[in-house]
Parts: sequence; structure tokens; C-alpha cells
Amino acid sequence: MSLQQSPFARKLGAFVALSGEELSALDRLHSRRKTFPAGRDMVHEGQVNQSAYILASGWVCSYKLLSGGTRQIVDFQIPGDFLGLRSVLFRTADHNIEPVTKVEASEVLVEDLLATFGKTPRLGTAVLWAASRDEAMVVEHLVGIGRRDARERTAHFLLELGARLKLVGLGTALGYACPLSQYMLADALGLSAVHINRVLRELREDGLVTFQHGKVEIHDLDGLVLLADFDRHYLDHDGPLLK
Amino acid sequence: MSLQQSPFARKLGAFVALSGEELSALDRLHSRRKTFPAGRDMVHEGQVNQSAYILASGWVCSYKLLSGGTRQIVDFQIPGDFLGLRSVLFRTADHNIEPVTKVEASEVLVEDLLATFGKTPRLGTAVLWAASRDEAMVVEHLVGIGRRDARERTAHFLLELGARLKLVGLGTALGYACPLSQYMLADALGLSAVHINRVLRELREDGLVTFQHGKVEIHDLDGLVLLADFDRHYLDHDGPLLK
DNA sequence: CGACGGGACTGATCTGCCTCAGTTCACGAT
DNA sequence: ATCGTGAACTGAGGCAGATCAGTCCCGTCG
Repeated sequence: MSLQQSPFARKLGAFVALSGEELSALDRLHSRRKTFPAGRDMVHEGQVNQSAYILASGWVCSYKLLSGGTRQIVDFQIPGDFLGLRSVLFRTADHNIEPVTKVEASEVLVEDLLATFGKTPRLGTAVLWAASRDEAMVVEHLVGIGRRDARERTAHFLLELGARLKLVGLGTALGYACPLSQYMLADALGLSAVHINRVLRELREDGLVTFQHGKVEIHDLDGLVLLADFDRHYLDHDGPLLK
Repeated sequence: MSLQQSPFARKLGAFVALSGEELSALDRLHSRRKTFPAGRDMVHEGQVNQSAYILASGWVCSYKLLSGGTRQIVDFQIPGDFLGLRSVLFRTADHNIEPVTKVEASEVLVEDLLATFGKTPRLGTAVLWAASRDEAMVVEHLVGIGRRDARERTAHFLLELGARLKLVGLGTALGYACPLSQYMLADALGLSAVHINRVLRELREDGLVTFQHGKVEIHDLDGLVLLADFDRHYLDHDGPLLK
């Protein structure tokens, strides 16, 4: 275990216990560091031959635009997350990617990735697991939008985000820094910004969570978990699954 | 090209042009044929060490149950689709799978799958593409539930289903057989069955589609595409992408 | 300094969809 | 023939969340 792990290494380490050799193989993937300013799209839907990225710092969101001008945010990515894996496989991006904050990311060439997996197959397993978890999150998101009301949905979202951030060392069970505006929350949760605002006020007045000044503070974890019908296990585990 | 291709071979063939050798490697995956009656779950959420399946005939749906008793159908699978790939990777199923009709499916052991990919890597590519397309469909579904109204959502769903069925030779641009009840449609689209019924009536009265007696008939394809904001390209293509 | 702009926040009104409570019809079992 | 069941279908009434039209606050820029 090194003192200063990258969020990516930290996240994969939660799935598969990593050796020193595997950790340095990961480090080598981080050579082509790039930065992106907040707000200007990194990837547009339809673009071909995009690179994949590993997010080192900052937040981004993946979204789709509809003809009516509305948008749906599919997911947020936080440090340690893989970006645009599907777009690479498919050769053409099927969604837009916008940095929420200033972002640092490592460009990953497919050939480097495959070579790394060839030499250290357990890393391949770990990345596959991480990708499966991301897919599971999209599914959970779908379920939430389809069948949970605004309060439940918001509560679930904040809990899930907290669990993800905790995994990469950017938050605790009690709170975390969150650069999202209420507009972005609305676009992610399929609600209007006006309604998000009221829901956040309700959750605050009920003593469950506050989300103000870029900080989420969880005041009643059990109450929130109950409201959201949140499965603590599906993101949460202590120690790697594969030793 | 064999005369009688399985739906799975037909679908993969749309992504990657397959040689005779590759086709027979596919056939060998179909040895452990099983059948399942309609209505009784094949897989329950939380089950461990499930097999994966390739659907040979019949329809199934993947869904999640919420604490309130409601359910959200995440996706339907039709012949040629892969079943439970994520559950296998993750070792434990994160959703339920219920046959909509009587179903025939080939059980696929992970080791057989990996061995096949080792010998015929282009098949691996094709399966990966198919999996990416499935993931893209879940994303599109999410967008629909989040930001499309009931009419658009229903129209989009019927078009997408048609495109998928056409790919495996079970439908045309004008219509297809569809064993889904309005209740299932409701659970998939995040609506009530009552409302689905009214929406279907409206679409029928507007001369766009009819869905009656297990048959979907598209009467005004352009109108429907326009209403649904349907991207004809993302599922539709003539001839394999990789020669 | 004042102007400007973007985010948080609010009240009033409207509406899409849900819920409840049915009816009708087709079909399989008794 | 009758019963039961499950799917399609309908009307009435209610409500969650959208939309409209703002105000207030704060940070930034000329």
C-alpha cells in the first residue's frame, strides 16, 4: 500500500487487492495527463475516435440532449472513474461529456489498456468489475426515475454519491463536498430545478440532509436510508472482494 | 452463411462478418438447451453463482422490485440476446429475470465462453459490441423515462423494439408480434397500466400505431419517429460494421 | 462604484399522470 | 352452462410536480 494512491488505484483496490507491481502498472497509465476547463464539453454525441480517460480530479457529467431542448444527465463521474469506455468500444460517442468543474484526466489509449491487461490480468478483472458497477448504477438510476418520487429519488442520489466518494477517499458517511448546482441535480433526477429546490428544503426541514454552499451534510443517515430504500451493500464493502 | 441461423448468430453477424468456423463455434455454445415456463422467475435478485444464457426463443424481462411493491422493468430480452452477463461477472444477481412467454435458452458456462473467445477473438469483439449496444439501450431508456412524456416514451419504446426484432428476423419496419401485456408496458415505461391504455388509444386514433391482440402495427413510421425523436441510426444498419 | 449574471429560492397556477372503482370480454377450468 | 381469472378498457377525482414569473443574494467585471 503506497501512501498516496490515485483515486483510480484506490477504487480498484476495493475490488481486487493489488500488488506493488500492479500499482505501478496503473501509475504508468496515468502518463498522458490533460486538463479541461469547467463547462466546455469534452466530448460531443456523434464524435468518432474519442479517447478514453481516467478522471484524476474534478467532476464531469454524461448527458444526452433531447430535441425539445431538455437534457437528461445519465451519470456523474468523480475522481477514479473511467470515462467514455463505451464510446471507445463503439467507435462513436453516444452521449456528451461536460466537465462540472475544472478537470484533470489521463488519456488512455486502447492499446495501452489492453497491453496492461495482458501483463496484469487481475487489473483487467478489476476494471471489468468497476464497469459492471457503473452499469448497475445506471440501472438503479433508471429504477429511481421510473418508480421513486422526488424525495426518495433525491435521497437515494445523495446517498449513492456519498458512497462513491467515500470509496475514493473524498467523503465520509456524514458528508462530502459537492460542486453540483440544483439545475444539474434536476437534469440528473428528471425533475425541474424549482422542484429540486423545494425537495431539498423539505429534506433539510426534516433534519435528514442539508445541501448548501457546495457541501452535503447527512444528519440522519438511518432516516435517509429508510426514505430512499437504499441498499447499503451494493456499493459498500470493507476490504477487497478478491484477495 | 447457413440457411438456418440462430438469432444470436444473426445478431452478432450484424456487427462482425462471421466465418464458417466462427459460426460453428457459436453453435457449440448452444449445447445446453433449457426451457422455462412463462411467469416463474428464472433468476432472483441476490442469487449467487447464476449461469448466463443466450435466448433462443421467447421473451424475458429484467426487473427490480421496490420496497413499496412497485416494480420497474429495466429491459426486455428477445431471441438472440445475452442474459445475465453482469450477474455472472458480479457473482450475484442484481435484478430479477422473468420469462414473459415460454422460453428456450442455452446455458453458457463462463469457462466455455472465455475459451470460445480465446479461439475466435472476433466473436469476443462481437459480443462486446452487443453488450455495449444493450448498455446504450438502457441509457436511452433512462433518458426516455426522465425527459419524455408518456406518448413520446411509448412511441420510442415500440420503435426500438421493432428495430431490435428486425435485427434478428422477427419483425419488419411495419410491425411485429409482441406478447407483452399493458401491465408490463407500464412497468417498463414507468407509467400506470391505466395511462398506458389511454396512450395506446391516442396513438391508435392518431393513425400512428396499433397494438392489439399481440400485434404491433406501425401505420405512420415517419410520424412515429418524429413524435418519439427516434434516432434511426443507433440501432439500424445494413451489413456488418466490421468486415 | 454600479451593473451584470448566475444560482438559490418562492408563490400561484396549471396539468399529466395516478388512483380508485369499476365494466366488459375472452378463455380455461369445473 | 357457469364460474373464475386476467387483460383491456373507462370515468371521476386528486395530487405530484411542471411552468411561469418573479425576488434576493453574491461574486465578478467594467
